[in-house]
Formats: sequence, structure tokens, C-alpha cells
Amino acid sequence: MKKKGRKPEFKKYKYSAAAVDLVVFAIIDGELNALLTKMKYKPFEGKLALPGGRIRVYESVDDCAKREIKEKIGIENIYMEQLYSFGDVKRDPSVRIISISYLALIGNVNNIKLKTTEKYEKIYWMPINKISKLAYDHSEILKYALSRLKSKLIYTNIVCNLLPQKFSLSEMQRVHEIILNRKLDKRNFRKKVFALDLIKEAGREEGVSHRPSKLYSFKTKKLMIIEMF
Amino acid sequence: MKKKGRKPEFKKYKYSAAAVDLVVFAIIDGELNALLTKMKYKPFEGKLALPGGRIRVYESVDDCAKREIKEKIGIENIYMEQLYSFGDVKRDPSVRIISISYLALIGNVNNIKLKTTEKYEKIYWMPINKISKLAYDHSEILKYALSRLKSKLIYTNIVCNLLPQKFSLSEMQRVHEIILNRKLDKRNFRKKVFALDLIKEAGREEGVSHRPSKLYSFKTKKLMIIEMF
DNA sequence: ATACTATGTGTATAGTTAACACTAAGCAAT
DNA sequence: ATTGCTTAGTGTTAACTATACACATAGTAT
Repeated sequence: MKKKGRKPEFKKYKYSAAAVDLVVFAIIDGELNALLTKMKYKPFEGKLALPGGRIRVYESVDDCAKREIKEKIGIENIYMEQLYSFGDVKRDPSVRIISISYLALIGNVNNIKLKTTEKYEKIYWMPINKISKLAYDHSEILKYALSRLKSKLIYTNIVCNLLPQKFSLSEMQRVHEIILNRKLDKRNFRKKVFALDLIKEAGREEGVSHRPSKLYSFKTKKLMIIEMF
Repeated sequence: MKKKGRKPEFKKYKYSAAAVDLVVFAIIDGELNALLTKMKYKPFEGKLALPGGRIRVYESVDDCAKREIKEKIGIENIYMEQLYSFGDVKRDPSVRIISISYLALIGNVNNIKLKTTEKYEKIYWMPINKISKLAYDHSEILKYALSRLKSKLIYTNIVCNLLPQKFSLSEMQRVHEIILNRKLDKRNFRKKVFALDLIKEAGREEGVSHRPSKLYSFKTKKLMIIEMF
């Protein structure tokens, strides 16, 4: 997805090339944020876009997504899943390129240094409510990622990837509320969470000026799909 | 996906190319069938594989899937949705190629002439229970397609694409049972179908030697997603 | 001791899902 | 016209799930 404002490449290759685009979410200051880069070159110079890059011939598509994350924010072993492949001919006006999109989630955003100074574009966290039109079809990809996250929240334990190792139930409920964008009933939320039997007690909060909450951690961070049918 | 047993192309291109592979389902003689081709060339000579082909530079990924279907079985305007992209480096031992898989459904299989005699490989319908290991990673793709079909059966009106224009509720239930691979309760099935309010009456069966059933048709064949949350 | 603040807990109601068996309608054979 | 055959069509109950709702509790700070 790094372009130098070159002439169209439609004639240059008989077949189309592929790239990975990443929707990286994290909760920051009570808001859902996505990772964006500012484009350096035409035709989207100065516009915001999702981070991403070409898939190399010696790496799997999944590995490409992992490499991109590592290059952009220097971390590994985060939750990641493939979303959808966007393949309109003119989705990138200057090169025929198919985008395979990925969703990635980051729990503890503090440890992360955004690599804004190297060979890549500047890179930012931005609250999703403040994101306006992105370059390419990236607004559509972002929308798709958000709807996938919302639905997985309900039938999987995916939320564990947006929480620290130890967390209170209020914290967990807040993350659900931020993503689903509506209030949940505290008692019903707790009942449901306990019924799923995915978390275990892990001590209690300290140093707060009110009743300290019990802390919990997930029994496993492996993706668990809650049976519905 | 048409290969001539050539030497590996891993060095030839810096980036990877993409193809579409199709899982085409139809109900034939009370069984769920998938469309398969017999490979002509090495390294999978004689093996069965999903139909598919390279994405051309001037067509969208969706259009490629439509073109492939049209070339293979000569029909258009069928239900089709993208599934997942398979991107292991060595999934095709001789060329680096990323496969974007599609699910397609065919309702009336009688109108169809399989184009077995042209430039393409021989092409067959095969009951999915009789399909053993396919070439490449196509068994995995088939499995993925089947699980997608099963789950969409429950929360969408996707079954309309596997039924004729007019059908009885018994017929509809049979299709569900074939795909889900278990018996359903007749009364509960009917209650649920009527509650969804997706079908309307369309006459009655004739020329059968038992009580004739009412026929129904779908109010719309547009994909309807039944709200769950 | 009191005020403050976020934590933690139970019950009743409505809605949904699952289990279950007999009658009805048409055709064919006698 | 009666009988037999075959598939269509129909309701009720019980178990479970989801929702709505309000107050006591435990710790800190003053």
C-alpha cells in the first residue's frame, strides 16, 4: 500500500497482486481507537489510511499481517484474524491490488512505541468516532472490522484481547459498552459472564478510594466460540 | 488454478498472485453435492479439485468468481458470497498463489449443462459425503464453505437459493435436514418458518398420489439476515 | 463517625425453544 | 363406496433464557 505516485500499473502485469490491510483496535481513555497512517504520496497524499503492505512471495498472508504489525508498532503475538478480501479493480486508483484485511486487537497500549520516524508513514491512534473518510476503500474495511468485532464480542471470548491480564468486571463491562455503544445491565452482565465460565478470580484491586473490586483473568486467551445452535 | 506442471514460480515474481476457487453447492437426489474438476496436470494430475482460476487484472474479484461460474457451467445470476482467503506459501506446490474462495448455490440443477468438453478440465457433481481428499488445500476450503452454509441457514433466508421457485414446506425442511445432517421436528420447523414471515403461499401441488401440499415462494430472494442480538 | 464512591447481589416476568402424536386430504385398489 | 396407503398439516406443555429492576456493602478520605 506504499505508493510513490507512479503511473498506473494495470498494463504491467497480467494478473493482480495482493496486499494486507490491518484494522488494529485498542481501547484508549474509554474509547475504541484504530491505528491509522498518514499517506505520504499521491493520489492520497496527506489522507489517513489503514496500515498495510504488499504480500511478499515467500510469506503467507497471515505472516504478512504479523510482519506489518511488527514493523509498525513493534509487537508480536497479538490477536489477529482475517476479515475479508476487497477486490474492486479501481479500489487503488494507481495499481491493481487486492486487499486482504485483518482485524488485530491490542490490550495494553502503554507498552507500545509507534514507529513514526522510520521508513513508514506517520502512524496514529484515533478514536473511531473521530475518523472521517479514509483513503481507498478503507472506510468500508474499518466498518466491516467494527461489525465483526461487535458480533464476536457476543459469541466468543474475544474481549480478552482488549483487556489487561487482570481486570475487574466493571472494566470488562465498560469495554463491552464501548464497543457495542450502549449501556448494559450490571447484574445481567455479571450473570452471563459467570455462566460462560471463562474467567477465574485473580486477587483484588488496591489503592482506590472506594470499595475495591475483585480482579479476574481469563482461564484461556485461546478463542472460544460460545455454542449457540 | 490451471497448471501445466511448470517449474516453481517463486522466484519469478516479487509479489504473489491471486486466484478464485469456487465451492458450488446444489441439492441433487436428496444429497448435497459440490462441483469438482479433475486436474489434468502435475502435481495433482487426476486428482479432484474445486473449480477456479486466476483473477485477471481488469476484473474485480467478484467478477472473476462470476466469470468462472459462467465458463464452467454456463449460468449467471446465482447466489454467491466470498468466504475466506487462503494464503499459505506452499498451498500450491508449483506457484505462489493466494486463493480467494467463494460459495455459490444453485437451485435448479436440471437446466445446467456441465461444460466438460472445452478447454477446461472435466467437471462433475459429487455428493459431499463421497468426496475424499481434494488437491491443494481444497478440502479445507470445502469444509469452510459447508460450515458457512450451515450457519447461514439458521440466521438468513439463504435456503431460497437451493430451492425451486415454488416449493412445499416438507421440501424446504428436507433441504435443511440434508445440510444440517440431522432430523428436524416438523411442527417446530413450520412454526419458525412462518414466524420469520419470509414466504408466501403459491398454489398447491398436483398429480401426487397423496394429500397434496401447499406450495410457497419466497417474498424476496435478497439475502435477509435474521436479527439475533 | 460520616460522607463518598464504585462494587456486588436476587427475584419475578416475559419470551423463546424443545418435546411430543394425532387428524386430514387425496389417490388407488377392491 | 369402503378401505388402505402416503404425505400434509396442526397445539400444548414444560424447560430454559433473557430482561427489567433497587438496595446493601466495603473500602477511602475527611
